Amino acid sequence: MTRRTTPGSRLPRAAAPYARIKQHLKNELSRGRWPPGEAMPSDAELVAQFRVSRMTVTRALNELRAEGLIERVQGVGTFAAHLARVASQLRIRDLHEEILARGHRHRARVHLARAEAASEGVARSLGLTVGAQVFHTLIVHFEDDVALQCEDRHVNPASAPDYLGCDFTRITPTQYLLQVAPLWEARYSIEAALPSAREARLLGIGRGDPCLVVQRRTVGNGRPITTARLVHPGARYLLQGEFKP
Amino acid sequence: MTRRTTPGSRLPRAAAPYARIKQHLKNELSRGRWPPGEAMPSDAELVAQFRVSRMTVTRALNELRAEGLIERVQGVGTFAAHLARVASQLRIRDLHEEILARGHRHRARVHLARAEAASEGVARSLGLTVGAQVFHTLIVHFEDDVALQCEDRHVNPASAPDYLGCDFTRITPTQYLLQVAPLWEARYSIEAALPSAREARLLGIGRGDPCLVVQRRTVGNGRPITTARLVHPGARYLLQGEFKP
DNA sequence: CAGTGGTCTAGACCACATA
DNA sequence: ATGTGGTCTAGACCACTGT
Repeated sequence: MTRRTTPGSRLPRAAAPYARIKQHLKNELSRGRWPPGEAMPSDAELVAQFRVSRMTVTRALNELRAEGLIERVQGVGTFAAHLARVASQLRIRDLHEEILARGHRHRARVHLARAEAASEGVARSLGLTVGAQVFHTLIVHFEDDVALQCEDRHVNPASAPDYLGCDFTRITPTQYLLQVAPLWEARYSIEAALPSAREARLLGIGRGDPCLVVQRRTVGNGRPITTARLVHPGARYLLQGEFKP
Repeated sequence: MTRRTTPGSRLPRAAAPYARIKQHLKNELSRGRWPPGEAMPSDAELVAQFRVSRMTVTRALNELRAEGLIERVQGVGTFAAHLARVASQLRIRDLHEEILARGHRHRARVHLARAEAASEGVARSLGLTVGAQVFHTLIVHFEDDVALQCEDRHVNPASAPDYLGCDFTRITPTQYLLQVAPLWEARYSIEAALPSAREARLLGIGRGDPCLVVQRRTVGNGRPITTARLVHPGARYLLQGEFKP
């Protein structure tokens, strides 16, 4: 019931109790107290230590867990996470957004946009039968007239029946598909490879120039939506990201 | 006060109310109700609709926000997120863990481990003065005798004074540094490039073979810890990850 | 001002693990 | 039986935004 906030004073507002608990545990963890896997204070102990209700402790601990710093097991306790096993998170920005963020102009050139019969590989990754209809686009994306990405994409017609009706010089396939199917899961793989002859030609690079190749498969509501092969000239494109525990 | 859980029966336990609210909103979002930026139901409306207390609604909404699906603004309301602007999250696993997970053996060959005077570039990224002492290791990592990564690393002595005392055939630099400084932030960049002559030799590949090059800079407690250049043969290495909203 | 989200409390019942 | 975390309630006060 007690309220600890400063009264009429103009002091900087005190940090929220849940945030203080969280920061305290973060500090102790960063100092190496509680090696990975070791038991940390229980909810009850933190309630007593910080003179706070249990919901407040729970919130701090749940957020730490969401950040991967601790593990909680019902009936057992709270433990420091095995950080080496914590995967880093790399943030990948949409190419269109990235170009705009740099204050440049994004242009797209559509080299192909048609319905085709699904090959075996495409059918498998989109959950279709071989020979079924599939939409296929091949688009090169430019940043101020510099080719940055060659996007070879196949789309499941069941997920986006009007896909081919879009003007892809005005809206990117990614943007359109996000409208049609707002939520999805994606699986990525990223590798370095040499471009195919056609990709080299479309990107205006040599066949020996290394490229960053991103393969992405997207599933929404349990239904495969699209697969894409995104080829970027290595000398022009950089994936960037950060990891914050 | 009312408890809705099934009594003595052995029915599958009902989903937690906060989880039901969360799932309901997720479903509606995925169906395209509330286009990006549009106002969603307020806390009070959800309280009335689901007959739960406000804490329960708050939890569901806070988790959706943490997942990047909604935005909440104090004094204004709750809104559907602009998904196109939501960056994808790519999970990067530690190489050592990845090799073990595949059931293979990890071997490391140390080609260099010594203290050096910091060059200008190294000094800048580690926050040192040019010519100051810096630790430098060059290690090649193998998965069952196949070279997978060439790790060229510089370490700030202030963050890990005993770094050079490690046996890097038994513990990876990453593992050791995680022990010494358990929490950190990292900035990545990933690009495709050709290996240097030395890297090609150490990895046993040709100079024309494209490589995935990861640059990583790590900072802990506000102090730079280490920078690393990780070179992977493109034909042997694949970064994989997934994104789940 | 009314309406919104941000946070907290002092309980409570539950499922689960261990002994 | 005890102790752990998981979840929920019915309030409450606060800060902020817009009218």
